[in-house]
Amino acid sequence: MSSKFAQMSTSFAEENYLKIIYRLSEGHDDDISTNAVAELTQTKAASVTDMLRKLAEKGWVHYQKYQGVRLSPAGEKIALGIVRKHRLWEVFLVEKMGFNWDEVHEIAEQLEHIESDSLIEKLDAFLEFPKTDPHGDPIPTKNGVMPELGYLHLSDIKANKRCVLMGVAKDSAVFLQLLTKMQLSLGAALHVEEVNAFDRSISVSIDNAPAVFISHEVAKNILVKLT
Amino acid sequence: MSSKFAQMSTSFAEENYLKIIYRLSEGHDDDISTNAVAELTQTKAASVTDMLRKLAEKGWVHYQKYQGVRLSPAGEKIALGIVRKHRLWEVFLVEKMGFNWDEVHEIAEQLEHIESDSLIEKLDAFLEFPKTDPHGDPIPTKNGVMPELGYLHLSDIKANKRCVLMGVAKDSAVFLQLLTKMQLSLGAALHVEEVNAFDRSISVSIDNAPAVFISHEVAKNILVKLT
DNA sequence: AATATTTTTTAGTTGGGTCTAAAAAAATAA
DNA sequence: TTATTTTTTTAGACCCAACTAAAAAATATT
Repeated sequence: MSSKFAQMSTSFAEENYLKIIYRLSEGHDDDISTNAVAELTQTKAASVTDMLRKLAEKGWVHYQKYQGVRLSPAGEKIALGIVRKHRLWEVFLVEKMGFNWDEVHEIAEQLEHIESDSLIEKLDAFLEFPKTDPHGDPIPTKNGVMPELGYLHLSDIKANKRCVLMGVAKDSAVFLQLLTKMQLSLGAALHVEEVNAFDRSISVSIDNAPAVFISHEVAKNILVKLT
Repeated sequence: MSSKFAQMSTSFAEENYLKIIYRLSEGHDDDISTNAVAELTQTKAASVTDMLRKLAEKGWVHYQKYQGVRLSPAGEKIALGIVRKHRLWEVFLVEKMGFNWDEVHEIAEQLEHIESDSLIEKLDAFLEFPKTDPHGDPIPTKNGVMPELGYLHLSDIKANKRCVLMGVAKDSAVFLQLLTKMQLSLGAALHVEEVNAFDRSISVSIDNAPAVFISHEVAKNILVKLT
């Protein structure tokens, strides 16, 4: 019954797990714990164990019990496809529909599961092949390659350096709304005037305005490029 | 636990049933049979019985066993919301993404379940408040009113009358592709030159070209307005 | 090294939405 | 009006994806 060319299809739930395992794997190559996955999927660890076994059977993850999980090449390809769709839809929502950057995540979580290759390629063209989403995150190519942008965390910038805000490392609505309130948006020119040893907060001038304080917690989640 | 203001949410499957019951109810007020629903939902009659009981419990349909089903006002409101989303997304797919009218149905079947009121209102504005979808079907208003367009079936037009093609009563891809092949698209000027008694086919001149034959089966599914 | 704690897995349920097979009701034909 | 056929419903089962409670493994502590 099963053919070499069988086109295995992915359920909504499976796609979510693969996407979350991908997110948790970015930037290192340790295996991911069951609990970590449970937290992001908003499910219980027991449910995760079940699903990991199923994903492993389908060849999308490597999973040994008690040892954690990581994506197989096939699983990573699926995950990158979901992330590509998610980010392209976010661009659409902001650029064409007029949403703010803090409003698009939930809607894109739904749109990322729409299944149509031709739609996503046409959408890409319609948006003029954006390289990044509204939060500065790179959009994987249709061949499943995630561009590496190599940005730095604002929290790692030394005093007296200048940089440009290129992205955020977190897209919760409250965080983004705070940035907006502080005049921190993509492309903003930042000048780190001082790093305060006491609480690791920094004094930053935004677009040449008088410097304001930015907490370490916020700075950690802001991505910049030195200028 | 349950509040007067509880916002009951609809599953994918429930939305499909409500939409299909709506489709089957258009134009008359007889109750719909279990089998009719089963055919369109691509499920078995037994599954339909189950679901109708559930929909009735939630107050979205009136259902007495063995007596058929019809939408309640609440159910009709939900159904019209789905149809509205389906048709707006179809306009988007054709007008903005460059799909042909025979390619959009399946994708819109997925997009119609995306849940975001603000998205659909923004989409409506982005598309400049279209009145009809790419097949000429009216788009329900956001208040849940289905505009009545009052078109005639081409099969009912008398010889020697002129009319304009305003819509189609069927959106299967093969049917739409045939129309395209015959140069029959929305807005085409039609002149019914003859009605052939033998097979009820008609001879029609399209945009002043020499007349061609159109079968009764095709003519039945073409909607026109006399000029 | 032995014990306590945390993490993960197993076992057994549940709910949603489907199915098949068989029974019951309604519609049709004799 | 009775018998036959068709339609619909019931009963019992399955799969998916979640859950809780309890057991087992891994990790941390004394």
